[in-house]
Amino acid sequence: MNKKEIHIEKQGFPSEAIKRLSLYLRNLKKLREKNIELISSAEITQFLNVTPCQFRKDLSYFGGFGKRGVGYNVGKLIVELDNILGTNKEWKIALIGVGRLGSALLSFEGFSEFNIKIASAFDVDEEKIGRTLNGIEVENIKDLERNINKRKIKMAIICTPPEITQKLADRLTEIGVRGILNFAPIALKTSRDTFVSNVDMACELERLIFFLKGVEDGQK
Amino acid sequence: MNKKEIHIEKQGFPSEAIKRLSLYLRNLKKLREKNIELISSAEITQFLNVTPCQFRKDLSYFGGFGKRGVGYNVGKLIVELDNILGTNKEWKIALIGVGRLGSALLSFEGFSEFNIKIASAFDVDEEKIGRTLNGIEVENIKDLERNINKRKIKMAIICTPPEITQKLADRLTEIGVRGILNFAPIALKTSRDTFVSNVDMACELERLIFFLKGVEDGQK
DNA sequence: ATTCATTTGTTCCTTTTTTCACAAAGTGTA
DNA sequence: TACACTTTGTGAAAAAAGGAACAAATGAAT
Repeated sequence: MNKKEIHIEKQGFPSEAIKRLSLYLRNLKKLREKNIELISSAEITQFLNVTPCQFRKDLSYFGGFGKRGVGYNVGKLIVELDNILGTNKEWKIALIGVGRLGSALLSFEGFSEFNIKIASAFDVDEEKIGRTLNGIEVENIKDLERNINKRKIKMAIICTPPEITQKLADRLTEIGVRGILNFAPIALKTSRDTFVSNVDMACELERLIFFLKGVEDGQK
Repeated sequence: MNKKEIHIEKQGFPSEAIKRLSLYLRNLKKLREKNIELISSAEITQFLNVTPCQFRKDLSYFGGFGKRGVGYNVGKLIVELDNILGTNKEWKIALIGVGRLGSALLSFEGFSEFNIKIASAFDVDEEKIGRTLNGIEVENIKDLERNINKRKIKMAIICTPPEITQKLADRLTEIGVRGILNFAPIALKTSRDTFVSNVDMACELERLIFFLKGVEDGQK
């Protein structure tokens, strides 16, 4: 999940800042549930591994949403961040590959929280095609183009075996899908205006091992 | 999955470099399967969204493994990277939370490829405790400390609801777990010598939406 | 043996990201 | 109104990461 996989001309702000905005938004919504109306940068970052300074700076890339000497109005900031991130309207997404991970994602209730709706699911496996999971019918991957076009879907989650992932990404971009969340352990090549975000558990685990190893070596 | 979540004094190399090494290693192993013995930085990076230069630089942080005018010996480089990353020996890992995602991970065959073995699985749910998934018996989370200590496990994957994640992380670090892969959408606080890697699908998806939104706004 | 073509490893430079520090702006009190 | 106290927003400095360019090393060809 990385910087360079996202092809963008010029941003004017760190690519990581967007992830942090997402983090802030989630925490602000928790605060709202607790009926907290006002929060300072120091308070909200207390539990977020982010400095108050970075919080303010991240926001400042998009505008000044706080009040000096006072802090931030929770409800107002949520509206602003929803606007910035685009999570104020529903996004339809297609899921490609209904294997173990794919099924888990299909059954995942949490997407609705941030306004994402899995609108289609596809697989090659005859066994799976036609079955309904969490209200979504698994469709034949042959119908990928037709159904995604029909439903005007612009985002996809790919969790297929790595061998077929690139081909699928090509098919998806061909028909106008512009955002792909890729779980396959492969570096996708896409056109410049398509955004790929890789969730690569293997890399994460190996990084963890690397640091663990460092600790153990240090102890020896 | 991020820089600041990993607390390290001074590294001398970009934190992202480790993830890339992991990527290189995976691709080198594919090349070895195809009986390719020699590869240049230009060739290997061709399909990786990495410049040849960055490849060489990433390696150079740890040593000079190539031969000028020639390239890199695939087999030899695999050994070196396995050594650097620590994937040359088996790592036992505990899985906490056998919900949808947890089950998917338990059934995931791919861990063995990079020498990770899920050695324990825990849950609170009486229904799940005692059941065996992919050869692993789900244990009562009350026995977390005892069993992890007994098996000398140093790494854990947490995929529980966010509310209980911090408490679990505290318990884990308390008994010497030093690496945590966290799937819960929460920013974990841990002591300085524990490495946390967050896989946060929500953040990734929201970032995707943000960029998609940018494209659509541009089209209007 | 010499020349030419390759490809690495590394220094130096550029860009990006983070951190610092403080002026500006707001609140409350007397 | 004046003053003390907060907290934001931001320009400037520092740090980190990335990229370019090239010398050094290697192999092949003549």
